[in-house]
Amino acid sequence: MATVVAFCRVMTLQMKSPQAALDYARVEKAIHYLQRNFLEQPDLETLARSANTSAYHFQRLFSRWAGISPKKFLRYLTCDFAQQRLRESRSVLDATFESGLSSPGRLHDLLVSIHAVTPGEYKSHGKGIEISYGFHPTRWGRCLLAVTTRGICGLSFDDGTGAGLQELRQKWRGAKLVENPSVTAPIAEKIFATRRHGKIDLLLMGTNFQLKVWEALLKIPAGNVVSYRTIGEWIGRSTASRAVGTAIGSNSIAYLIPCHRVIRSTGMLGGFRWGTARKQAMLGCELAGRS
DNA sequence: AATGCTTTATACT
DNA sequence: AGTATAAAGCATT
Repeated sequence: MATVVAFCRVMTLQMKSPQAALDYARVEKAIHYLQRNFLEQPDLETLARSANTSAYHFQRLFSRWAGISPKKFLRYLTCDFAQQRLRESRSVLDATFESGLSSPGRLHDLLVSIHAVTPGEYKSHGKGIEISYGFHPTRWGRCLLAVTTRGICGLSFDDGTGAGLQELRQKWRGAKLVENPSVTAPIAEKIFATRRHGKIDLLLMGTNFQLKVWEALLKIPAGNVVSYRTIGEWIGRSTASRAVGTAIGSNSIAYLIPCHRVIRSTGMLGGFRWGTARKQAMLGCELAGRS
């Protein structure tokens, strides 16, 4: 019991710590290297070199960031393991949510509730809406957070390239955007720094189909994965898996709308708007968290 | 008409 | 059996 408490405290500190954010860039490097060379099953030494550190330091760095060793972490990302988890998740989630998804009462249980822009706002790309945005460090790298009085309307990771802001401007080209980190900082803190973040509102702009898909994503608890096809089944479009893929790809609220929990039915992880390495990183951590 | 964070079906090692 | 290639399928731009 005491160890559990201690562990939770460590986790909280770890997520809050700016160190985790700094660590990510190097962890990502190693993951990239792994994607290119997984055939050779690189050992710790090789992996460490790819992140420009010694084996000893890399082990420490990685464990500090992920909470488990690199070796263990990688086990969660194999095809076999992912396929197995895919099956497990489906058997649990189908039973729990399949009927609930069509019932309107279902949303109340969620921490995250979604609101859609009005048809007029959709047409005008957000005319009359004021958006505050800011950049903040997280354990997945720097994020761009965009909020309105009606909820969060954007959350992305752009590794400092500026692509995120460009996309935000494009998507909400009718809205008024103001950089205001003092508004977004406490919200970013709330999202990433604590385990349970209470109620969070999202303001979404998308087609009916996209809205349905994004809503379905909210039903996947952390530590679970489902296939693109399964999402299609949930929204009554079992054969539209590819369209589901593109819809998920246009989700502009990373992490909170957990599009990283959708993978290919083969157990391959599939694509990710913010980089496949980041998808692996998020999944690895979540899958490690409950098993 | 082309394009994608897919999935199956089929044809080959 | 496992892997490469084709074809099917579907919302969006």
